[in-house]
Amino acid sequence: MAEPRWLDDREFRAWLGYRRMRLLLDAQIARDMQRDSGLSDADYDVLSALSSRESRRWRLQELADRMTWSKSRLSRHIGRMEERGLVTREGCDTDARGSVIVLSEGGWRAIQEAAPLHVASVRTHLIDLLTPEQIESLGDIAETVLGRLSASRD
Amino acid sequence: MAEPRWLDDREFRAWLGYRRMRLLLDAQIARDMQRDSGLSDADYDVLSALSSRESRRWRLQELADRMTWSKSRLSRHIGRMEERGLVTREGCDTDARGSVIVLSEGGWRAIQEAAPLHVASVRTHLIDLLTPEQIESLGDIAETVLGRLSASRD
DNA sequence: CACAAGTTGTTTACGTGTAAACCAAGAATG
DNA sequence: CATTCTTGGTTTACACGTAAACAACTTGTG
Repeated sequence: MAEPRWLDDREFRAWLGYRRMRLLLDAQIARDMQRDSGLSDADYDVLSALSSRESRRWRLQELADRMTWSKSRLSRHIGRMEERGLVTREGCDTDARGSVIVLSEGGWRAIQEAAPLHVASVRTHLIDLLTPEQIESLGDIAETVLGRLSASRD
Repeated sequence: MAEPRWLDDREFRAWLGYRRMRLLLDAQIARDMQRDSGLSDADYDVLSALSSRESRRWRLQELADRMTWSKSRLSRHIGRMEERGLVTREGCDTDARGSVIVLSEGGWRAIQEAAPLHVASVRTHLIDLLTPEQIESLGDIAETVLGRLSASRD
């Protein structure tokens, strides 16, 4: 096996920093949201996806695709959210197999209340710590990396 | 509840990009490592922590602290790695309660073989896509965020 | 129309993370 | 040195993600 190009100091610092940031930052923001609003990260993602559409309803598969979740994951998660009164399931008119996930009144209230607290948390732990240049740069980095990832689906 | 400062377009792009990058990039790199070396992300982290010390041995608690893992998580993970011959457990001389995790010969070989492939994967999906300025910037961002996180342990 | 093939959503089996209970052994205190 | 407190590690109960199997339904084809 040929000797690879190892990471130099700066590269290593960036990689390790990214890894550690991902570990701790996400945990902190999730903890904040659990404490402030009683929602998990996943709950929030589902609620905000649902509320992004005027009708507040999505076919399960569509929603799963949009979120890059497996159908099975979403199905089970919806089940749990249903028990907590955040969403409801309805049958689909045009396809008897289908099920439609609907944001309930309680779910709507939950995300309305959670959103400002969540934004505050994201600001506190990330956005407000960075310069405008760094924010721009982070956006660029993500765009580049994601562009390549979706291009080379091997 | 007062209206919060919502994220503007650039801030939102950075936050969303970060979230999505974390979701997809990490999954891709983990997939590569599983395929190339049969190791999970967690396996790799344990192996590289163990091999970072000349003696290739750590007390469980120390190792858990260093990795920011819970004792229970590490204990169970070590159990699985032990079955696969990557590490062994030994009693501790100075404290009869203690257990010492030792990198086995097989574990040493595994990480030796995995490391260059892992670096290549990190380069392909992240480092080699970025300019030197972006690499520097990513390191800075992580340092800032992590600094604040560990400062304000509330 | 009948039947094969594909799609939709749920369920099952399994791996693994967390929190809390637990046990054993060291440390501290009277 | 006996009793209590603390610490190191494991185990248990539970939550949740994934892949694969499954059942119900739709679609495409002769």
